[in-house]
Amino acid sequence: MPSRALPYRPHNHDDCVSQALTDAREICQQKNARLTPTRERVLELIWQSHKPLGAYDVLAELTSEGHNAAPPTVYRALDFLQQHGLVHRIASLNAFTGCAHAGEHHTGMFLICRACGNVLELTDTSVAKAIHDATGAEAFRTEAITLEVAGLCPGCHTGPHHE
Amino acid sequence: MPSRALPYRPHNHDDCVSQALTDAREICQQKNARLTPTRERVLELIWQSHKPLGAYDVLAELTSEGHNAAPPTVYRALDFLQQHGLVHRIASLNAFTGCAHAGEHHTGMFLICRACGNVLELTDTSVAKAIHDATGAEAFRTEAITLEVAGLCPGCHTGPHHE
DNA sequence: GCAGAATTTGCAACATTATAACATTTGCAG
DNA sequence: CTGCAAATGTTATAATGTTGCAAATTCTGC
Repeated sequence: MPSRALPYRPHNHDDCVSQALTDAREICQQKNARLTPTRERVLELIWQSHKPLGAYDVLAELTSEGHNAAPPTVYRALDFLQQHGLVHRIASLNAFTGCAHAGEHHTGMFLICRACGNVLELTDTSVAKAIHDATGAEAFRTEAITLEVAGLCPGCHTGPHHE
Repeated sequence: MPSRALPYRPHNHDDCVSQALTDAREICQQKNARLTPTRERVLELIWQSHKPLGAYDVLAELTSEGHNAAPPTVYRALDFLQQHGLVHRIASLNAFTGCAHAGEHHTGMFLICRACGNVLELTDTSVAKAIHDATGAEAFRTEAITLEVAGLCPGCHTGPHHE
């Protein structure tokens, strides 16, 4: 498993970001999608933080870099990145996070630490199966699943809180 | 199962609303919580719609009834109702819906139809177990679960619009 | 290469959702 | 009745997200 899927553990984050960008370029090329400079920069900014970034956080960063950006700039880039499975929106936070399993078909499950703000994306087939069984029993046709768990990550409920 | 948990099936909605209000009064009395007129009216408005209502939808209704209401009026009532398990917030819709299992300890799972807008709240122990197993395996201490499934309800994927 | 089509971006205005801060009123215990 | 805590009223503002249109860029067929 790539180290970038494990924010609770130490890792070289620069490598993890550049790997995510490399993957994204490849995915977009395969799909004939245009990963333009703005889109790529937004993806990079989101990856540089393990904590989900709000659209206006991204906007502020772009602006401070001299990019002539307005809200639609950011929301359009985020829409593109979401459509291509490169970022996820965390509904309970109104924020965005890099997809740890870009290119794979998966149901993301997000563990959100209320103390440190870090988010871990998991894929769990038995959770996915249980959900599909439950929705299927209601004859509901599932299209998208939002599954976000708030709580305390291992680093924050043992010992002193970090960051 | 009480009929008010089954919006897809026909039922007497007035009865279902008044039952919800009766339950709410009892729950609040037991907890020594004050279900004031405004709070009760907000709860009733939310129950009268099977589709989740936005805070400003509630506000508009209160205003049209001559209630001198502002956004905090509604948000405070909604906070109270949420804290006492009488309504749920649907994060993916920024809207609120009556809790179909008020008073019971449960993990709500919401099936949201993108065609008709109705929402069905389910409780499924195997889903809950799978989620707790998955978070436990990461040593994550779960406090709250947001589980919202978007798709098509039985009434909307059979009949007229076949795909 | 080039013209036209399609996509992407810039930009201004606006819409929606939610909160802050502080004054006032109400309910209730002593 | 009095004083405190809870609830509400009121104004303003913050945070998040969208619409619409024009300009620029990129792609495509020729």
